Amino acid sequence: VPEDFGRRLPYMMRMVSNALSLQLERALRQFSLTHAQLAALAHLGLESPGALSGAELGHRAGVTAQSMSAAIASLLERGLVVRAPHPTHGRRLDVQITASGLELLDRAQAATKAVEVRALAPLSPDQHRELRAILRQMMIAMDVYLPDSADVR
Amino acid sequence: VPEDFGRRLPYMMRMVSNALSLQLERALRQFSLTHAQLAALAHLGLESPGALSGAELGHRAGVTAQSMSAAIASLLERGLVVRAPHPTHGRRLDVQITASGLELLDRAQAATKAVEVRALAPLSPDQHRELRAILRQMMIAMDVYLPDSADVR
DNA sequence: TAAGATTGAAGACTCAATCTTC
DNA sequence: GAAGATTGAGTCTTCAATCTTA
Repeated sequence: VPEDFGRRLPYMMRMVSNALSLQLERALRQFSLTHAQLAALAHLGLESPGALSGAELGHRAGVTAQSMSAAIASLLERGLVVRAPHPTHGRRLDVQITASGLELLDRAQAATKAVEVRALAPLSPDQHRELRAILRQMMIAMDVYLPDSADVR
Repeated sequence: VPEDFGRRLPYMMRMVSNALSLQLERALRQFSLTHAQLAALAHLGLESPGALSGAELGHRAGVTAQSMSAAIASLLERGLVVRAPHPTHGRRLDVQITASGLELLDRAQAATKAVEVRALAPLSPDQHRELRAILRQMMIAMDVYLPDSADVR
């Protein structure tokens, strides 16, 4: 008899994350934003008026540089970000969020916040904290981007 | 200043789940299995020698019935499952795992188990339990399939 | 009417490969 | 050689719509 699949953590994590992602995606649809695009805008918003490279944005959004390249192309077309050659590095392109990008980011964050609040409602404040701590540990172990984790990039 | 995106739970959950899914996907590639296909085999394995409908398999795998329909077609071609009309319902098709399906399932589970163990290594036994309890609560709240949750289907 | 299975269209993602710059 | 940006191919997925059966 095979092991009980439905109780394994990767399966449970996937089911929850998928369901949540789907809800967020539907909320984001009114703004024509994908997850990767929202993540890019959000990280650029925190950096504003600074800039980030496409590779770094991909890393922070958890997608490949190729995916992020396509995402940025769409943001550029809509004037939500602008791009300029890096002052010293030749091939590198600095991406920066615009005023209208910041404005859209604000509205999109509000829409996703509503989904988040609803999804986390069944958890106690202690569970919130515990879940955050666990995910944080896993992010570090998996070498995934984490804000202020002594990021020296 | 926009809220800190990188510390919001949906983002953290997505980053971890994505990274984990990608690792699992790579481990599954040697068996030519997708997540949905493995989930289908696993749930059918637990039900064996019983059968499940495509719709039910989709629900349990967390994908749409359309996605599961394509996944099943591939499993059928490879002889990992068989299908027969439901005894009483006319349109319904019962899917059942074969001996070679069970054999492949066993090997695939072993491969994914290694990934799982590595990913969860940084967590303490208490954290394992806590994470499982939290995900379980969220699955119930999000109306996602959960084994032995008084499932009357 | 409702539920299950399926087909077609569109989108986002990874992988592989290429080009450019240091 | 290494890093960043990009293009092309292939795959999995959702959404929308259709067909069938109770």
